[in-house]
Amino acid sequence: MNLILQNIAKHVTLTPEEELLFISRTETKKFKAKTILQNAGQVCKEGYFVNSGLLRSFNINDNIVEHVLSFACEGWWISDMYSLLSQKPGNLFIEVLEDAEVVVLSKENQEQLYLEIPKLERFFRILIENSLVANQERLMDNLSLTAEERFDKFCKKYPTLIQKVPQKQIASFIGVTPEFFSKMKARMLKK
Amino acid sequence: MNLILQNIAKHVTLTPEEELLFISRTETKKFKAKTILQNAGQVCKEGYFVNSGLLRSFNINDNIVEHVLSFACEGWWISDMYSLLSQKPGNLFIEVLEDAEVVVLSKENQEQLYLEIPKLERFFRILIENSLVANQERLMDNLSLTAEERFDKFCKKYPTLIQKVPQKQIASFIGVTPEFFSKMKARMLKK
DNA sequence: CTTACTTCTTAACCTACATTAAGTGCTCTT
DNA sequence: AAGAGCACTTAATGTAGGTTAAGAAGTAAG
Repeated sequence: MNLILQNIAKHVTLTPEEELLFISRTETKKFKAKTILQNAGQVCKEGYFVNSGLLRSFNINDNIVEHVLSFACEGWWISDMYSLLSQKPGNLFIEVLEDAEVVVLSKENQEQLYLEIPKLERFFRILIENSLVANQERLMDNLSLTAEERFDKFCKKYPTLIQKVPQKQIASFIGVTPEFFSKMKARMLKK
Repeated sequence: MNLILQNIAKHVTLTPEEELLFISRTETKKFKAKTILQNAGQVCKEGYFVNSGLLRSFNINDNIVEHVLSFACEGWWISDMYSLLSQKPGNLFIEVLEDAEVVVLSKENQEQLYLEIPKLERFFRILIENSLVANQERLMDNLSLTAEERFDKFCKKYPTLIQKVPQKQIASFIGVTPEFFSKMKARMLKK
């Protein structure tokens, strides 16, 4: 029923009281598609856990080109980690792509929870470890694979996203222009 | 005196007994340049904290092209995170570039220490958070900056490494061939 | 001193991908 | 139903960076 508690339970065991405390320190909100939850240039005050819908984080280069850092659908966390941790202005946007319900965890409440439920240190450590590993792999893939190979990997890794995400944003995620992506896709279909 | 304890003290406060316990669960070793501490295809059993010297992690693509994932000099940690966490065979090599003294922390001892000194969960969480943020930035840089811009950033970020690391490995780190790097450097000098 | 190995350079040529631009077909508004 | 966006396509042309190959210069070992 409660996705975020299930999520936590995969890595640490909370007592019912701790679960209640955790929930009490979060806030569940609904957002319409196209809502911007975080703007570049602002200090990020909260992280989001996605109950349903779809979000993405991206930056904008030279006020022109968007680059998608991550997507987040059901069961994923998303935030501007740099800004959230440093409390300096970030350069990421976080946008709702599909009407979403998200659990909002403020920086303050997160710090508070670390003190109240030290086990959560472990939970978030593991979460971030996995995130780091995925990031490192993506980095190496960008250095060593062709666009086509990266797209193949993307399809295998996030099969559900392919239906949902506009193609130009998949292009941006794997690091090519929408025009080249379109051409590449056509080429791949011929095989 | 003890670099690794100083390092920990930046983020969490250990009692003298805890410090001793921590040290007792690590092992300090010296390695000659060119030593391989971790081989691709093997399960990674330990992480390394560098007291002195220089290491790098890299993978090899199609048995030909090396790609440097990270360098580690004094005060840095290095390991094959994917393999260390999953205990599956990794695809990274870890190599000593300059004679080094490193603190070895085995996976087992690390898990043990999490139980004995829960504060270390926090320490490693923060460590990995910072690592993730740096990785995300590098990923976005690879998507949006030119090789020249990436090299500029590298110089600013790791000024000490430029003296120490063979140029072909800087090239690999920023994601270009040594030949192109050489050409680019010559071009940059003319300006 | 010589051989062998490695790093770095230079230069000609090649290609994956970017840029620009035009056109098609949606869907949403009004 | 008309127009305005927006996502996607196609195609011509441009370029950052790769590949291949050869040589120079440094270094390590015998």
